[in-house]
Amino acid sequence: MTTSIRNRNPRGAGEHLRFEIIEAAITLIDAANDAAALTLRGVARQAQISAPSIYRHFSDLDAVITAVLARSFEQLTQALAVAADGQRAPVARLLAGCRAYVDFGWAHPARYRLMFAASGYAADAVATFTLIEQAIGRCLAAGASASTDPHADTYLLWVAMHGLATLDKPARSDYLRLGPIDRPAALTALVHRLARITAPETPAAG
Amino acid sequence: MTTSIRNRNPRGAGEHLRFEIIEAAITLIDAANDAAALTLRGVARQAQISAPSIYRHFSDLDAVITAVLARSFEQLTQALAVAADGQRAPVARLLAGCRAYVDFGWAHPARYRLMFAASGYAADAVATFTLIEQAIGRCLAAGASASTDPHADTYLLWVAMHGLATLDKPARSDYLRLGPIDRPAALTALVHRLARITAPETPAAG
DNA sequence: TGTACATCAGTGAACGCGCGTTCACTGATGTAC
DNA sequence: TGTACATCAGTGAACGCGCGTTCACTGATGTAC
Repeated sequence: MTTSIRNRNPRGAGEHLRFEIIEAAITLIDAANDAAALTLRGVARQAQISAPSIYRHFSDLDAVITAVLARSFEQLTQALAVAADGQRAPVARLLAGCRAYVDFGWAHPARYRLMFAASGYAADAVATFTLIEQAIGRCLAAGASASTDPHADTYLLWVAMHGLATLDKPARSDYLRLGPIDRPAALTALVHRLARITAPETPAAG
Repeated sequence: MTTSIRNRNPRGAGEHLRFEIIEAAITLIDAANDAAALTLRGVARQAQISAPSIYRHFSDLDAVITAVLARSFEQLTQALAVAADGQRAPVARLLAGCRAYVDFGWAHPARYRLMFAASGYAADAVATFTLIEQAIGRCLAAGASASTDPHADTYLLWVAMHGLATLDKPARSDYLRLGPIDRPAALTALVHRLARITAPETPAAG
C-alpha cells in the first residue's frame, strides 16, 4: 500500500506489469465485494496505469478476468495443500484442508463467487477436489473413515463445503434469526458425516 | 409467449404493469443466465414498454430487483411447501422438499445466485429453512431420524443443499472429469446423513 | 344528454456517465556501426 | 567514443455505446355539472 507513483518498468521487464494488473484486479474485487466492480478502467486505476496500458498485456477485459480466475484457483489449491500438509494425522489433514477451503471463501466472498459463477471453472476446481479425495483416501487407509465410495463421498463433502463457503459473513450476522451458528463446528460435522469419519467430532484446531 | 403488442391497461388497473415488469425481469435473468443482464432498459424492452414507464411503479432499478428477489423467494418457498405436502411419509416429505429446493436452483441458476448474492437475503431465506426444520422435526417424531440437535442439523442440510443448488448444469457436464455424478442420489445421501435418517438410502421418487 | 375537466397509463427525446476499445504519440533505453 | 536508429513501456485524446434517470408531453377514460 505505497503511495508512490508507479515507475516505468525497465527494458526487458514489461511482463512485470502483467502481474501487477492481475494483483490490482484481485484487490479490486476483494475490496468491492461485487464482481461488477471488475472493469478494465477500474483495474487500470487500481494499478495506477492508464487504461490502454492493459492492452499491452491482455487482449481484452475477459483475458484479465480469466487470468484472475486462474490465479485465484492457484491460491485456493495452494492454501488447501499447505493447510493439509501442516497436519500429520489423516483426519486432522482432512479437516485442516477443508477449513482452508471454506476460509478462502469467507475471506474473499466476491472472488470466490466469481470463480464458480463462470461456466468453465471445472477444470481448475478439480485440483481442490482431488486434494480432498486424497485426504479422504488417507483416512480410509488409516481406518479412520468408513466410506464405501470415497469418490462419491468426496463429491458430497465438496458440495457441502461449497455451500458453506458461499454463505459469507454478512449472511452469518443476518442469520441470527436462526440462533447462533458455529460455522467451524458446522464444517467439522460436515466432514465427519460426509467422509464417514469414525472418530467422534472433536473440534478442529485453529 | 404472445407476439401481440401490449395494450395499455384500463383505468384502475395500472398496478397490473407492476407485475408484468417483475415477470419480465424474471424472464430476462432466467434467460440471460447472468445477473448483469438485469438492467432497467432491458426489463423495459422485455416488457415491451418504454424505460420511463417503469418509474410509474418502481422508484429505481434497485426497487425492481428487490421485488424480483421477494417474488423469487416466494416461489422457492412455495415450491418446497407444495412438494413436501405431496408426500405423506415424513422422510418422503423431507426428501421431496429438499428436491424441490435444489431443483429451483438448477432450473434458475442465475436467479438463484442473485437471491443469495444480495447481502440482505436472510429474512426471506428463513422461510425455507423453517420448512426443512419442520420436515426434520416430523422425521424425529416418527422415529425416522436420530438427530440430537435438529436445528443444527437443519443448518447443515440447508448449507449442503445450497451448495448442490449452486452447482448448476454447465458444471455437471464439465465435471465429467470427476466421473459420472448422480445429483439426485447425491441429494438423497446428503439428506440421510445430515438429517440422520435411520432408514437406508432409497432413491427419491421423481 | 352534452361538455369541460381531472386523472391516469404510458411515451419520446434528451442528459450525463462510465464503460471498452482504438489510435497516433512520447520518451527512455539498448544496439549497430 | 559518438551517433543514428530500433525497440520497448506506457500515455492522452477520442470514439461509440448502453446505461439510469428526468422532463415535458400525449391521449384515452372516467367524472362533475
